Amino acid sequence: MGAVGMSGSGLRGRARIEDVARASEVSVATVSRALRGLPNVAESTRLRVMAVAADLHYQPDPAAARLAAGRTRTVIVMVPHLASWYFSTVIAGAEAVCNESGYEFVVVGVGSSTECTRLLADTTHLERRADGVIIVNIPVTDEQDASLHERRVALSTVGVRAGGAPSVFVDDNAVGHLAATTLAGLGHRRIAMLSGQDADPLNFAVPTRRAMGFRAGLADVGLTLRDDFVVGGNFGIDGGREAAVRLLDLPEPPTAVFAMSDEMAFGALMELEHRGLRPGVDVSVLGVDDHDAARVVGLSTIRQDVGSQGATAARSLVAEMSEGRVGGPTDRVEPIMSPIELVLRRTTGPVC
Amino acid sequence: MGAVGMSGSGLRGRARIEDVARASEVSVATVSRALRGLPNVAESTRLRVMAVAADLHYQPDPAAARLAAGRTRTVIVMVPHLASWYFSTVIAGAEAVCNESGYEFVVVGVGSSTECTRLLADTTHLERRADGVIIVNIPVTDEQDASLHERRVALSTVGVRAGGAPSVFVDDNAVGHLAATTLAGLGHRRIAMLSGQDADPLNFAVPTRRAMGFRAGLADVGLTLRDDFVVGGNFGIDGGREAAVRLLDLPEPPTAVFAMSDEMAFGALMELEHRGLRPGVDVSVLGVDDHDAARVVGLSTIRQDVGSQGATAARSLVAEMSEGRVGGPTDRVEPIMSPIELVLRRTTGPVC
DNA sequence: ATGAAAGCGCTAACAT
DNA sequence: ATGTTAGCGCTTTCAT
Repeated sequence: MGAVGMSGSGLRGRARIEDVARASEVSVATVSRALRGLPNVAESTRLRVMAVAADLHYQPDPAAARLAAGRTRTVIVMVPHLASWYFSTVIAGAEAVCNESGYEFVVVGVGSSTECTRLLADTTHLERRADGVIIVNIPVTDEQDASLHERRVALSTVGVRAGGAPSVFVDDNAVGHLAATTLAGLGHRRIAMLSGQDADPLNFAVPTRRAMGFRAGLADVGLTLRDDFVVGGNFGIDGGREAAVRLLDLPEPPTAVFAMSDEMAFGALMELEHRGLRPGVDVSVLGVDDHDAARVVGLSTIRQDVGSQGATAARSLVAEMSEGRVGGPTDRVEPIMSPIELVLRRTTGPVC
Repeated sequence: MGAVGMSGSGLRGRARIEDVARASEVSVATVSRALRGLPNVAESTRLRVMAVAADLHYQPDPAAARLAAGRTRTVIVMVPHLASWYFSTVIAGAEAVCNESGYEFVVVGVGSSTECTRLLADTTHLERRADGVIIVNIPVTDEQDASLHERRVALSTVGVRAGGAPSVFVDDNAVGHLAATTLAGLGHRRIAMLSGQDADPLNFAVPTRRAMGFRAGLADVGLTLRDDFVVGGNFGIDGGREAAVRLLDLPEPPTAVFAMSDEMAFGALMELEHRGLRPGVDVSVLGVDDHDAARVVGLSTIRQDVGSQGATAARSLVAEMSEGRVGGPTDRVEPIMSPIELVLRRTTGPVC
């Protein structure tokens, strides 16, 4: 293999496409085509080129390829709270698909959904940085969707819908409804809700829909949600615990609590423990997610498959990008509904 | 502001450096210098250029900048199990620092540490892809370190040491020692160890060091670790539970268990619960990490600040990269020891 | 302090 | 099926 002037392993200065071309006695264009699997390359040529490339440890320079092709083969995922179970699980699912499909996977953590909105406001940031963006649980306006579209960067969302972009989410209304009927079915009448509605005004869609479903579910069995049984907080453990404090301090506290996330439910469980109340007997607690730790504490929950939501979103995005129909006509893609499943463990029980 | 031929917001086709140059009546070189804060630019010029750039929504094309400058302003972090608490927390810490320092943060999930080793074996992959790499809890050989160095990509590790590269980790030996003395101090004599030593032959350093410290700690109080009190498994919940099963099936089971991660401890807790055994009274359990959920179940643990380890690793890497001393003389950087702290909650108690 | 011009390494027309 | 060539948009000597 005529590795011209470059000795096997200890080479200083990487091989460029031109080196491969010279060594395989074809033009750089042919090398480029051969290596990328494009048509119009004789199979014998392709084989030879590939062999030489491997021999030379040739790796195309991504920056050069991007500049020339105008595409980055990069997807950006934007999330707040990178360290939380929910987001890291989404990311894990998406990352696997992206890397497998040959896309660089860059994550940018936005401090708040407000910051995210600001980032999305001026899509010039994204224009030449990524071929696609995955937005997790942050509302995207139609203008932002359109702006992204115009700049030819694909969009895929999880947890929320955005314009005509592909999206995957659970039926939050059904989640709330299921929670209500489950708890009521256990005989509970004083049922409260730990809403994930916190100070961040932008993270409102999911809690709102779950609350609607919850109210509707209660109504279906002739119950109404008392105002003092609705307490908000952030989606985390502390938010859940603080909310639980307020609930349990009520003169007539609830006998069952629906927490909008397992982490909030964990917080509630801590407060029960703190007060010597037994989950599932004194107070029932039902969460949402099926967090890794849910089974540890025996938390009853409404499971959603967060990892596969991330994977699905990534797959939609890859499809969008590779079909080259990003700047094209806006054909709305059908949103994908991810299933939910009731998992009863021991934090729920009949009213005593 | 003479925004030549481009109207404020709805512009089709982004502004290039040349547009900025024309509009601010200087050369592209000056624009480049001005925008990057380089010296030898009159302050008045810089201001004018910056104003024009903002007006035009100019964003330099990263691919072009990379190609021209030969640096990517990108760091890659390699981790297995992206979704686990430990890794996602490290990543969160590192991401914040990287983005703040203007580095693209790309994560590649390697299926196993074996796969990671393979990736690191041929560093040509990385050469023009990233200015630096963060490796989390995966051993890096000196050759790999050298090879990276030669290809001018900086390295920073967390959880393990690698050659002369910056690294941050906890004193695993001390962790094991502290676990042993803590449990023994509670009066326990039959103390077992749930090791994170699983099938993956590469993830051996951490468990091994913790085990050494543990043995030493036991020895300090005149105890020895029985062979049947050492059980392995993966670092997760299931690994912990399976290991606990084996332990509790022993004719003379331990009264205290040191789990090498909180997740393993969770698994052990599940098994105790399953058998009607009370943590902290029938069997004491001590973990490592201070996982978010640890306080929920009252798990006693040896806390480490994983998030700041990620941040620290990233900061070291940024320093390494920006001081331009990547391909230079190999001056070994002092490793940074991250502190640990004993957190006693209710899964540990005196022997009964 | 500023400008002119030569690349960086690749892709994509457009030949042939 | 393969080759030629003109960029992609920036950074960076080297002049001035």
